Amino acid sequence: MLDISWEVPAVTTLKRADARKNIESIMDAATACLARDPDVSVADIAKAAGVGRVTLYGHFESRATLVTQVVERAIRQSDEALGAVDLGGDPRAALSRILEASWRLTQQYGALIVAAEQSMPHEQFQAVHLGLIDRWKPLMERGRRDGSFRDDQPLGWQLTLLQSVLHAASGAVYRGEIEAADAAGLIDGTVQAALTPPGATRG
Amino acid sequence: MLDISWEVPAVTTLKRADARKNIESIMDAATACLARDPDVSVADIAKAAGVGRVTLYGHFESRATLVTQVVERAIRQSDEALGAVDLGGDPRAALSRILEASWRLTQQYGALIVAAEQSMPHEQFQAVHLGLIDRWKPLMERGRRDGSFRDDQPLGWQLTLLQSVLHAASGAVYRGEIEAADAAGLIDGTVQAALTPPGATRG
DNA sequence: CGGTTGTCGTACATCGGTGTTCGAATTAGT
DNA sequence: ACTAATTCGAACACCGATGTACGACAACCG
Repeated sequence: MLDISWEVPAVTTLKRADARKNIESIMDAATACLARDPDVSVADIAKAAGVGRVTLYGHFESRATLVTQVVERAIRQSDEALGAVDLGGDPRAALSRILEASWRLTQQYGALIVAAEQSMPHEQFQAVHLGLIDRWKPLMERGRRDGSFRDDQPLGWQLTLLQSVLHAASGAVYRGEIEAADAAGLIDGTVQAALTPPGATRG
Repeated sequence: MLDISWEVPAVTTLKRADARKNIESIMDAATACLARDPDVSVADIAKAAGVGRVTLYGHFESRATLVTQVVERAIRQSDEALGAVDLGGDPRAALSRILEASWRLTQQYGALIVAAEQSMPHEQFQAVHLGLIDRWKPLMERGRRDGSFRDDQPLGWQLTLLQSVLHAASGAVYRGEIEAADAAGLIDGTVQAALTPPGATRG
């Protein structure tokens, strides 16, 4: 009979309180830093978290795993936020609602998606990215069917365009070209116009 | 009386034939490489040009100067191409024309602008960039005045949006989401819609 | 044909970023 | 108050990219 002589390492990954607090700080700082510059160094992230670089490596195996975990948390929260949006009723009104929610997420996470693209395995990134886009699809398809949105362009192009407008607004705010308070209105006005079917009149 | 004993170095920077050819190759290769990946290494550029890395450094002081020269040439050619576009007549038709010219440039130069942003002094980049944008301004202002384009959004936002749509199309083609042949039509259809004044009907 | 001009490969110094090791000091938890 | 966990800085090895130095070789041009 085999004698299992080693202790099964406690399944509960309960670290000490300060360790957990530091992990939290690191994740938050990494999110903020990567949202601004997807190539930010580990040293800068550690500094922003108010923690030593070595401590950071004590909690995260490598830069890649840190980025991956940060991205996964952001994706989770984004998916949750988008899932909470009411997509029923008038498609144009629903579009406004999901645009506003997406704008908040874009402001929060900014260039994080670029970091994700570079640090995560291509497949995995594609998967989570497509998962987020799927939050838009039902609304877009319904609006195209009932004539609220134009359907003379590929759906994929329209989805790409949506992201592009959000990203453009983020950059414009960052560069000070527009006020953050005005951004939501500009985004909505622009996207609604771009999706209006040819021949229709837009209020 | 001073005796100028040294030869005035020939003002004509006439290098040898093969040297000039190599410089050309390097500039072309650098343009193509940087258009795809703004962070491409000097070694890769040299390889793409069919030339040794050392040879490259013989002609360009540093990576930065190479990028700067490539960017300056691209800017010159872009400015020329945009300047040749007829901006008269119906603003919407003129918009279609300048959009098509800009799309060709975007395809050609792609991410070169990102490399420029990283490698050039901020002021200089801003200057050339604004110079290019100014090619659009007169048309946009005229169209806003005569009611062809909506003027309920800041002009700066609309210009940002234009670039954003071009960039999005470039990415979509690169990722295979849309056919290059269809891109021009999608861009025009999208931008025209986005610029249509509220309450107006678009053909 | 011969000297000048370029080219090329290799090797080297340097720089910045990543990831590791160590030991000393500190702090949480009991 | 005692132990174990955690932090921290400094130092190190490593990697990839930039930029330089040298010397052999090839090609242009007169």
